[in-house]
Amino acid sequence: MLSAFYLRCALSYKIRNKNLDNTLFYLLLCSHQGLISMGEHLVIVESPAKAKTIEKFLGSNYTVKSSFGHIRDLSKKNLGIDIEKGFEPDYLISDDKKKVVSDLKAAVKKAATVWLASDEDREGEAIAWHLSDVLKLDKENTKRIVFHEITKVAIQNAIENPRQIDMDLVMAQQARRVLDRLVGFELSPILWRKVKPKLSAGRVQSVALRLIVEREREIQNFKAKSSYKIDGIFNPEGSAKSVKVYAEIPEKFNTEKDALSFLEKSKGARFNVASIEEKETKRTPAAPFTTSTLQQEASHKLGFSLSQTMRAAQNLYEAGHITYMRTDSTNLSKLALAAAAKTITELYGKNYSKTRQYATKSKGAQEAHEAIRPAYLNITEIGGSPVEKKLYALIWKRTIASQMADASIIRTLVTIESDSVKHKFEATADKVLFDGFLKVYMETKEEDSGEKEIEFNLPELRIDQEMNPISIKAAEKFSQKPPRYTEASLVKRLEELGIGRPSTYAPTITTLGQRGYVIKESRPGNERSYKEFLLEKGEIKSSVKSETWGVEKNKLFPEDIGILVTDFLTANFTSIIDYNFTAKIEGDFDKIAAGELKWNKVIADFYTPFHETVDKTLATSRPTNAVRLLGVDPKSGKNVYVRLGRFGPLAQIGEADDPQKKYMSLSKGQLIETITLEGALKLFNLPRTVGDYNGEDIIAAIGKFGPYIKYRSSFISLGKDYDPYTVEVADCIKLITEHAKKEANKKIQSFPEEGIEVLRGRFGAYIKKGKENYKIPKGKDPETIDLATIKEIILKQKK
DNA sequence: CAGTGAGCGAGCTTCCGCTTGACTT
Repeated sequence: MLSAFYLRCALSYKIRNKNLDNTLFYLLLCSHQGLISMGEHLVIVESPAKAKTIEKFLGSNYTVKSSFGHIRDLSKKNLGIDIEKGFEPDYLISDDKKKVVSDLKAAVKKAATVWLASDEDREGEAIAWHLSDVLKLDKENTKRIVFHEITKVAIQNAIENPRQIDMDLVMAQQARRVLDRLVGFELSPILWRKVKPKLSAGRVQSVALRLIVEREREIQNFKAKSSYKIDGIFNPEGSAKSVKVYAEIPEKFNTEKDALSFLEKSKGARFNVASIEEKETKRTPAAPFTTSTLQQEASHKLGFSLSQTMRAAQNLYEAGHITYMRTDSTNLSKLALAAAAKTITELYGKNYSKTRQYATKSKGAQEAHEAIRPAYLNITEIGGSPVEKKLYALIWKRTIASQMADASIIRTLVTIESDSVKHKFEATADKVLFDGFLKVYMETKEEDSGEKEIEFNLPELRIDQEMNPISIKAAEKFSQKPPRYTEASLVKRLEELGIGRPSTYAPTITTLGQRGYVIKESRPGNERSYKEFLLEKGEIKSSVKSETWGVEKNKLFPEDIGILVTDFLTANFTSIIDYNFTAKIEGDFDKIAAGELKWNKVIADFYTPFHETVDKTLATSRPTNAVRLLGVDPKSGKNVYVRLGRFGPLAQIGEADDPQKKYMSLSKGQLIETITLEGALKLFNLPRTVGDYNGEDIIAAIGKFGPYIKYRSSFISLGKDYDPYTVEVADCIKLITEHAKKEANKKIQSFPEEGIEVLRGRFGAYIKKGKENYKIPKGKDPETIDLATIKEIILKQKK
């Protein structure tokens, strides 16, 4: 009866569908004939969203479950590794995975065959092995399958080509896991003892930190060089007066003297067109998104943080709008390529379509997934939050553009010269012959590259045509300091070094922040003056102008503790935080995967010298740079130090055993390494009595939340417009009256004898008694609510 | 909301990579 049902199902499948269900038909026939025992098929994948999709492709006798990533990890007690027994790992099922495992166990009981369909990479292979170990699967009824894309054809291919678990690959993962544990759990405790508790170090995070610290030092040591840039505006002879040609001299002039002498010689000089050159250039679209390029572009184009991008991408993935968001592959499935060609042809015409595959260039890529792309390329926009909509649009454009034709651009280069001067002016104009992919998407260039994307028009010009100079300007320019890392540019650098994985880029940078190693913030720039010389109507006028430079927006700045930890690790564990450490050890992991090396031999070769250094460091070293003597305080004659205290960096006047010694916290942005004596002494000018108002003192200081003034019992933030060191009484009084007005506005009702107030807050009206806040239930009017009701509400909400 | 910087010395902190919710305000 039952077998007849199976056969009927199989036949109807065969009729309805040609491809995948051949397999199902075969499988069902097998079960009908008793070749495999009667029962369900269980497929285990890593992600529940993936499970849901796959289930749709498979018949009803397939159950698809998810392992939610790894189900086991090394025990957290001690090392979780028995070093004596050849680094034997002690694996444990973590508490949050116990339910997953028991669910899977129950599903296994009901299944005749288990298909382990975790990702086709080192971690995926290990997940498959842990599953088979924990679920006690037997070889006969267990099959390892992989697919790179979630399509019927790919799944069909996978099912037709099952294999066994690749134990060499599993051992390569085990080596990776054990190495990271050894490094992390031996280095971190050294930091607890030598620097501060709860700090951390690891193969990935410590290198990421080092990049930020070294960049900061490059910036601090950078000396801006000044040079002169010369631009000219010309009017072609015979054209209307309004026609202007903007040209520049590509070479820089190193000194003011050189620039001025050029302008002098240009006085009354005759300029003419020396050459006109046209060159056709092609531009090719960028590859489809990987995790790292998505993070970079979402940051450049949309201003999203890493976590914002990843959260939105996760939502899009779970809603079925995009493919998997943690990938290092730029590969697109055949299905996607065809869909892209169709969509592009429909939207823009056939000549805009060009099917391409991109080779993944990043170091250490494992390519278990497709590139990040829309699940359905014909869907140009989706519903959802504004962030999700924007991110989807970005992914759609990037994917579509990657399958579009090259853009063809004609660049015209005109040189303008004079017998009187040596240097030639150049004017350029870009004309787009065929926009191709540019119709949809242009990749954002590295920051501050200065390349202008404006299309300049040049008037018709001919060789030897005279060009009358309207004005020639020499402006002082300064060389640019190296840029501080943004989250996105740090990810880019880590990926280039082959350090970290798509799933860890964002969390690693979060960790650096949590440890107090780095801070992401914006800082205002500084003013600087520059000289400008303008030759106009035969006269050179000089002027001094002012510009803002060094504005930093959402950049990663190292903190003192991060600098200290980096210096400590570089001094004692050079090889671990070497930029090439990961790349080198990955080579060994590859050999383990290829069966050429034994995993615990690789670990032993690393561990023996490493552990020796750990012991030596524990016994001898002191953290470097812990205290800096800045000089002598002229007022007291005592020494001024800066150092790390219990709560952060501080300045100290007087020796440690001086009972009169004084402390002040360093301000935001000040580093122990770079603070000056003046900067440190200035800190002690606060708190400062600005003056009095109605007979009471106004005090200015810097607190937990920045600069503020205190008047009576109110604290008023000074914000960006006032400096606590220099703010004057008049400004303070203005702030105090504004503050009082705001406070009065907030008050709806007041019962002073009870200490109760009804206030207007950010989220609407609320009740305040002492320091506690209470919600006003719906339906009660805050304007008229009476004391008895309020007391009731307070009593109720206290519980 | 608006500091702190001493000393008992218990018991804890920490890694990287896979994956999602479960929490509070």
